[in-house]
Amino acid sequence: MSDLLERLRRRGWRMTAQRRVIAQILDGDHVHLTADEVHTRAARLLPEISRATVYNTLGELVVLGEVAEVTVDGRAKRYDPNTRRPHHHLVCTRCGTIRDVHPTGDPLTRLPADRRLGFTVATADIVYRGLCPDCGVGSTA
Amino acid sequence: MSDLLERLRRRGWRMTAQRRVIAQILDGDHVHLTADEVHTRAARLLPEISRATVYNTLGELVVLGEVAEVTVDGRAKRYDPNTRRPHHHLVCTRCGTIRDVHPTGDPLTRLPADRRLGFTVATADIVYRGLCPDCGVGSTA
DNA sequence: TCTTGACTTGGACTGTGTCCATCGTAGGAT
DNA sequence: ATCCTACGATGGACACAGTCCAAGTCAAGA
Ligand SMILES: [Mn+2]
Ligand SMILES: [Mn+2]
Ligand SMILES: [Zn+2]
Ligand SMILES: [Zn+2]
Repeated sequence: MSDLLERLRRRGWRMTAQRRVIAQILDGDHVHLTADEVHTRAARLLPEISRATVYNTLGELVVLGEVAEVTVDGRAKRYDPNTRRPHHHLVCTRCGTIRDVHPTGDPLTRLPADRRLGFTVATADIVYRGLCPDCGVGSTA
Repeated sequence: MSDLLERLRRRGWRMTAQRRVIAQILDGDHVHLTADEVHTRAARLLPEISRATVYNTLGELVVLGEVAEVTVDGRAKRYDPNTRRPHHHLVCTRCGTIRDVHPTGDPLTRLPADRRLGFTVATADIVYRGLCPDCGVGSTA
């Protein structure tokens, strides 16, 4: 069972069937589902769960820092349960696969103070785009 | 007059009043307007211009490589006429200001081959988030 | 000036996300 | 075990961003 549920219980969350199902779906690495994808999967386990509940729960998990919102295109936001260590993303421009990636060093050192235009920079979101192994050179699929 | 229009004419584009005003609006540095913002400004010069034409024209400019789409949040895409040199973006988390920024070196060197999970990486989109000079420490506004 | 196909237009339509009044229930109190 | 009630769930209306289409308009070459 996911320790996400354990952390949530400790935070005083009321445990409902809906929240259990959503937490169960948001478990594992390289998970970057849209709200509708979460809803579809949740509905297989709990047919009458509503879209509003999925949006509410995801929003609360984001506020608690238990999941991160990831925007890799102008489409639907994706929800990422891997918040233990911050990371960046590799996106396949052909099939859309998204994978977690850990660049070397602190991404902020790339941006020296004299190029920051007076900003106080806190974070860097990086999306690397290219072709995944399945879609890369030589693929005829 | 913008040299964007000159490049477009050379590419055989039919010059219409709508395209002229859109090209005129998409001129300068640190310009990152949404489609609706472009439409609002265009309508001040050409009251009957339609939203569909703004979307059509922006889409064509993107295909031609004359403007870049920038996604800094889950909201509307932004259109960036600064495609001469690739660059990244500083976003103020308080007021939303977006500015162009040029980190040192090639952003892809941060991601060594053994961390690329077999991807063939082509580009890196980077969004630095923080507070702009107006919103930074000590601002009471 | 005429012709024609590329461009523009308004509106219908889709996808994504928010809001709200009402209903249901988890979990503490008894 | 049962009751209470505040918190959570629900469905539907709504808002925003973007796409699509049939019909009308016009830029530019003949
Ligand atoms: Mn991730
Ligand atoms: Mn820019
Ligand atoms: Zn792929
Ligand atoms: Zn600011």
